Amino acid sequence: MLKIYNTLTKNKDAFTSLNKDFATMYCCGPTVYNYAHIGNLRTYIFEDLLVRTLSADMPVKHVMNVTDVGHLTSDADSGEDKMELGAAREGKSAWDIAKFYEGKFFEDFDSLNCRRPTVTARATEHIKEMIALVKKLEEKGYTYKTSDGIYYDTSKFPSYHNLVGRAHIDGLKTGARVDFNDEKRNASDFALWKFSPTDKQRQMQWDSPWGVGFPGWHIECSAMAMKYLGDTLDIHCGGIDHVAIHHTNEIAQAEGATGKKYVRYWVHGEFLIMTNGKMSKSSGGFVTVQTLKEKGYSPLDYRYLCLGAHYRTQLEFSYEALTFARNTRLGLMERIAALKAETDGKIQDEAGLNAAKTAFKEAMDDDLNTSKALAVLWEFVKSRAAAADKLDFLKYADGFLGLSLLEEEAQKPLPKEAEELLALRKEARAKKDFKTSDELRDKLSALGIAVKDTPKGQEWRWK
RNA sequence: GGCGCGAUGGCCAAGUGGUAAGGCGGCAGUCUGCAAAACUGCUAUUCGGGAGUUCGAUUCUCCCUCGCGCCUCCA
Repeated sequence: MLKIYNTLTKNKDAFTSLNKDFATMYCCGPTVYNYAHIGNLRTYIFEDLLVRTLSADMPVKHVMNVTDVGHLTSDADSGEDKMELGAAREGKSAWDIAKFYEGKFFEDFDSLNCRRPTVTARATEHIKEMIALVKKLEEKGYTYKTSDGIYYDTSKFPSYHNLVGRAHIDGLKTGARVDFNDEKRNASDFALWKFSPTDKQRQMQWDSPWGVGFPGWHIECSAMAMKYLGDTLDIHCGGIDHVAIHHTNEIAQAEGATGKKYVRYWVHGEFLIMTNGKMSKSSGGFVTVQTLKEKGYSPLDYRYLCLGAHYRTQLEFSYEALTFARNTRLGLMERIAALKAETDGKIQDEAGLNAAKTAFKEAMDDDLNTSKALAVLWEFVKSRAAAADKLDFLKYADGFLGLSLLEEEAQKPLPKEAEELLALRKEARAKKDFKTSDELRDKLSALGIAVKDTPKGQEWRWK
């Protein structure tokens, strides 16, 4: 059974589900106003690992949101909205922007072998639920109105500091880097509903009991998570940056409204960092899956790279490290091809095989220790176990890792030129004309084709 | 200014109160006409620096240095 680090208890907790026969999990999804960068994607990879590991024990109802409502670039100003900004930038409507980047996001998501959530929930399709939740909070006296919106009074929610710590919340008052909206009663108060500016027409806005406007960012997750998963969820995931603000506010909203515990296990993934700091949309210079592909890497090379590190430690990205990941993954694929060629399909040592599977699962169950799991994998792959046993093990392991190890990679077709060179080389070797043979090998190498000679004859592959 | 996280070999990276998994890379050997692949062996007496606790610390405590994150949308 899974043990998972819970930000709420600051402990690796044994996982149990609230419902008898399935687990519930909500993951904060993308804001679709631009391409996702590989740092964003690291979080989805870690969440996918969690889904896969949990799924080995029980079905998982997995919900992810898509934030397609634009939110303000800052709490402090009444200003611009990222979605509308993106629209202006590209000369499209905010709705088109959201649709376009949502499609792009899922392309990346799929290419990294992340399993699609059971439910994908768009914020714009759940405005009604959000309004209902704000209304409930209003009835219970958690809200107040300012000139620009309806706010949550965090002083009315005594356990507001639970997730992040009281010292942090208290610290908000003393050392802020931004000016606070002086209509706010507490530094930590946040908007539940924002009024549309009077001087400007927004593309995305809705009617509400408080006037035309749009929902606050935090309300969408609480509303949608509870709609699909009930008042209390087992797991809620997200990036580490969400702990202090977004998730803290989600708890205040949900628990304020229902009076019940909102989330039993809070699970957060650490950042991918560049040598000069985190990768982020706003600070520019971000790397996308497309960038990786253009440089000749497979998205799965990146997935392997992420697997090498624990999800709760920062991972420093470099192309050097990505190249190592690629070499390792390709090396593993090559071994698998060789195993497939020699297997007779019969399992030789059931006990040994099961022991390896158990060791692998134990590593995954230990707070998703992928690095350790990979060590178990390599140990078994390099052991003297039979080919059929190894393949069976790899199939099992790949169910967790999601590297498509057992699938054949689509080979680029061999150009005619190379085909001819290979035929010539075969001829030369038959005549033991090694000088010509070696020259042809060099020529093929220049075309990106590696040739090796085996007892069965020459074999080639793309380098 | 407040809060928090981290520092392990050339690189990536696990881990534990009793003396360091795994991968990549490198070196040597076997194999090969030569290579490649595979296989075998080697590759951190040491875990940022200093002090303390302990029979014993890389693992616990304290201080320092450096890196990173959050406090503003952000994975």
